[in-house]
Amino acid sequence: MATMTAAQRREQARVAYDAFLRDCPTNQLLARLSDKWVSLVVAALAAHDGPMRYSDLGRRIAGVSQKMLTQTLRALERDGIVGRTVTPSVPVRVDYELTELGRSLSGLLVAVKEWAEAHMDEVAVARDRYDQETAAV
Amino acid sequence: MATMTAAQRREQARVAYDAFLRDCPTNQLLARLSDKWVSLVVAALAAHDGPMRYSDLGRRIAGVSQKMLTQTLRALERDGIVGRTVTPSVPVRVDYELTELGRSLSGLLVAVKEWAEAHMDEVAVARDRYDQETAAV
DNA sequence: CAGTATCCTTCATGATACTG
DNA sequence: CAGTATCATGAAGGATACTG
Repeated sequence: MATMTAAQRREQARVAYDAFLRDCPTNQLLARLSDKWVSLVVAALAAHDGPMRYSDLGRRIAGVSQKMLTQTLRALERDGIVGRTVTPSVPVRVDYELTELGRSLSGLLVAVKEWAEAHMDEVAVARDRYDQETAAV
Repeated sequence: MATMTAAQRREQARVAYDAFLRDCPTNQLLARLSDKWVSLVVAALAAHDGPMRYSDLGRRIAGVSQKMLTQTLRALERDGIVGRTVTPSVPVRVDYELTELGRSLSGLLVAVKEWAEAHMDEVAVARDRYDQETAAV
């Protein structure tokens, strides 16, 4: 190893990183779940009894763009977490709802969201103290 | 305000801290928590009894760069979720551990991480089916 | 209504090098 | 050991316009 060139070390690092990704699909899944829009979409669907329409979700989740909403819903549909039902009326009607798999997840994500809501004050206090101490130095 | 009932005050607090609302501080906090590195750092600290050193964390979390590890730890320290202890020896020793607040959160994030580990197979199957159906069209 | 397509900007991340 | 500093780049995300 001591005779490795920098290029060889870089190559080995790259391969090791790729291997890590390949052998650990769980990390990719965790990265998907660790997404603000995913949390909000799943929480919105969990909070609402029955299916929600595309525009309902857009209205409920203030600040989400059409692009991100569609993108997030597609990813969640692909992962089997939400179901999508198209009613070919005029105009078209599309409903989204959590699947069985999605419901097994939603409680966990909702808990994180509610933790954020419940502990916002404590975090704000901690930030103020940190900023004070940091500025003092 | 003096005529507000406790229920009304709670309701107002709930609305004010609704994570679904844009520009709500809770929304920003949720975005912070919805971070792959945050999940992994908190999970690593939660899994390990007692404090962990910077290099321990770097080794445990494969694929994290120094920059992201430091950045994540600083943010978590600022938010009062992890504590940082410097021992001015030579060489310097720095230990990180979850605070009380951090422990109240860690269980939730660990649950999400374990959900990802437990349901990876189902998600993989769902993806295959989705890709099949999509390609068929 | 429920998207798609495109452009464009900023921001997050990684690689690299340096330090008390 | 535990960082900090700097740079480069790709990708995330928003704005806008269009469509079946």
